[in-house]
Amino acid sequence: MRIARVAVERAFDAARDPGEGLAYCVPADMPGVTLGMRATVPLGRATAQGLIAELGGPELAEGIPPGKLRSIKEVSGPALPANLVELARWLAAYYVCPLGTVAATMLPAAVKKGTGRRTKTVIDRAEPEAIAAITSETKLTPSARTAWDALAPPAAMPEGLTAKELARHAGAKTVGPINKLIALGLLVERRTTHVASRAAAWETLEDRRDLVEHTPTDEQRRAIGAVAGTLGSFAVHLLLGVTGSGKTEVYLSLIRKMVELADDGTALVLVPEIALTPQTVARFEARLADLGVAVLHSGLAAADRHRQWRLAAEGKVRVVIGTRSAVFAPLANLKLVIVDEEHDHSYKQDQAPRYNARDVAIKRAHLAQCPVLLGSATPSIESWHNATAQLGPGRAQYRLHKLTKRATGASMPTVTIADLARERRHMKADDAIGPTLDRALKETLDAGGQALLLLNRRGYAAMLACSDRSCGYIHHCDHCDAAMVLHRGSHLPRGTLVRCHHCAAEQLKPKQCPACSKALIKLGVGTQRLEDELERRYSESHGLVRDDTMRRVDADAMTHARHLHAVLRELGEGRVKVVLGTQMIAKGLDFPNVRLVGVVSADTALALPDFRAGERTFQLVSQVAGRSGRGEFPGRVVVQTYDAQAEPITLAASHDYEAFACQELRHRREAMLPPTTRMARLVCRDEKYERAEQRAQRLADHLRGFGDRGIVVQGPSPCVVARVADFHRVEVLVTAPAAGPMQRALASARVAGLLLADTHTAVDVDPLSLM
DNA sequence: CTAGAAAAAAGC
DNA sequence: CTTTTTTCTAGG
Repeated sequence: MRIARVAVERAFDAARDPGEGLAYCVPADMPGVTLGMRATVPLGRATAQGLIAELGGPELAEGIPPGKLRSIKEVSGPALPANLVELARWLAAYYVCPLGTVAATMLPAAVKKGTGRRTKTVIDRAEPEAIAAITSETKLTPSARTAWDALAPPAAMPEGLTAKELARHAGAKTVGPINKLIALGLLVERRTTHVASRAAAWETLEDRRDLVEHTPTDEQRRAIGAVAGTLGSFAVHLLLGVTGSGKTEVYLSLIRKMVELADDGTALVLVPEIALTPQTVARFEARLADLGVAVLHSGLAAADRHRQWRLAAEGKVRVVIGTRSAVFAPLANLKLVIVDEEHDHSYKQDQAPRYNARDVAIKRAHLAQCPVLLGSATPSIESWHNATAQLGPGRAQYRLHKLTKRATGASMPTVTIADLARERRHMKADDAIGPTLDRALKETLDAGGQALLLLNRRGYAAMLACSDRSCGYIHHCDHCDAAMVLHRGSHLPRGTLVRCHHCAAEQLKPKQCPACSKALIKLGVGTQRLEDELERRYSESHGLVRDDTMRRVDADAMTHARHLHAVLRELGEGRVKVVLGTQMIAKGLDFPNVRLVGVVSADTALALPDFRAGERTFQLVSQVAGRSGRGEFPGRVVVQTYDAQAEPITLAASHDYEAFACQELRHRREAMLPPTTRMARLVCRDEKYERAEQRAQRLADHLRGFGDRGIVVQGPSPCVVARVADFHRVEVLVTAPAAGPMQRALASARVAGLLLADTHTAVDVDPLSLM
């Protein structure tokens, strides 16, 4: 008797063995059941879909009363490669998440539903014996005879054509002759399925600048050689390359080298938020077209995503490039994994399983025994630590490679720090652009250059407050413990409204203070307000007009990938002179005429109550600064801040990643924070505060009771945003000296039924955000 | 997570 | 005594 363990797509752990699938019989008459297939199984009174996570004999059903054991109803392919199934089990254990939830995440919804799948009837020639039996003694109508003469010779009939297409191929005007030949048995019909889809938006983006192979610089050659030397075994490489140093060129060369060494090998490339870096994708597509490239990202229509996934699953492409979830691309024979911008927070999923695709990529490379290359101009402190510190036994020491010069020979941009504490005196009360940035912007525009302005805050103003200090009222969301953000509505209701960035609630802007009826004032500048200021100050002198020569790029204005592509195209063509936006504009853009980058406020990220605030600020300033001066003109950067002495800002200004990383790592070590320790964040949620608190307390007690091996438990305490969408949130922070003890502690809480990773408890292992 | 059963609370 | 709401429990 064969037994299968099925990870049903329901968010629950089996009481007996959490993290494993449920046991089912494989019916003796069911053919071709393999690991990694999808199965339909009975579950209670209903049925459920799931992943076959384990196949074996009766030992897999040990301890289950034979009466309870039920049978698989149906299976369907294509099967996931075996090491992806193993990867799923690793995720379930490491991120403390039901295996079924992991299985559900691995497969795109479009693949599960079969979106875009069409059936059509194609025509084949009948078997030779069947034909031989018929032709000699059958009379054909003249038109059918003509058609058959065209189709009968060997190799005269292409495969996979419909009756209509075949008729055209045979020179017939209608499908009549073909149907006649089918009726006679010379041709036979066959039903097939295929996945239809249209071309994705980015495919129309023309960018042929990089079609030519570049001769690698010495630094690039060294990095390529070092990584190529480890092809065929597991190794982690960290590529520290300044912005514009040609990391992509290293990736492309390595994929070529891999293909030379393994003629069936495949490569996986992860990029952050692909819709935002169409330039990178276009480049991979153009340069690796002969290998076949599939692209997987959130901007794809469902049918497109299905088609791209199938291309990978059926071995029709050798390269997959995609965002976070592409780390689960069904590639067999994986020989190389690349994670571009490895520090990027978009690799972390904010729902269960709360995985970090960069870390999953490393594990996947480990299972496939192939090298993985992490690239960044500003590596995460975690990766820097793994590359430079003395690590304990059993931990992979990353190999570090550096690209210190820009590939084009361009120099790094000059960065000026504008101290707002001083500049404020020369600014109007509501203005965000100080004299230094003002001067630089005017000079840049006068000289015909383009500028990017970064302001990491959406909306018009961050909050509404009562004008009377003694009143102190701040307009909060009814359902969350957070201030509502003022937005200027471009859609209904027209006019100004306030919006909660935590629960998406909206209401009209209150006319006056509800507490004391005095006027309300706007606090904090968002991108919409900055847009107003730019138009007010520069439309007459420099022709800045919104939605024309000036474009705003943030989540509100760019609801679809095509909006961003339009802006990028206009920026490339030179129509757009200034782009202002949130961190969306900080990544990957490469436009040679961008000569100025202004960071309107470097303090928004710095002020967050999060131990990574400094790291994030350094990364943001460095990344956005790197957009400047990529062409023949030298780049300038102006960083406005109230904290001009802050190291994240001064070191980003001097382009000194290593100095920043070293001092940051020292702080982290002294404070016992990651990466020198491991952290997990557990959040209990409930409509009733007491219940959330009670659950969190039980969890904390259990973990403290477990606490040998230096496990430190903080809390329970209310979250920074203590209530979201009417749910109270109470958190417990767990710190452990290493991943092993952390895993054991969390596993014990899981077995005790305290960590169900459901609506009430969220488990975040290696959290990136503590909010 | 989901469905159903049991228990508790609210309605008449 | 009924209906509605909440809580508990199993699911292989």
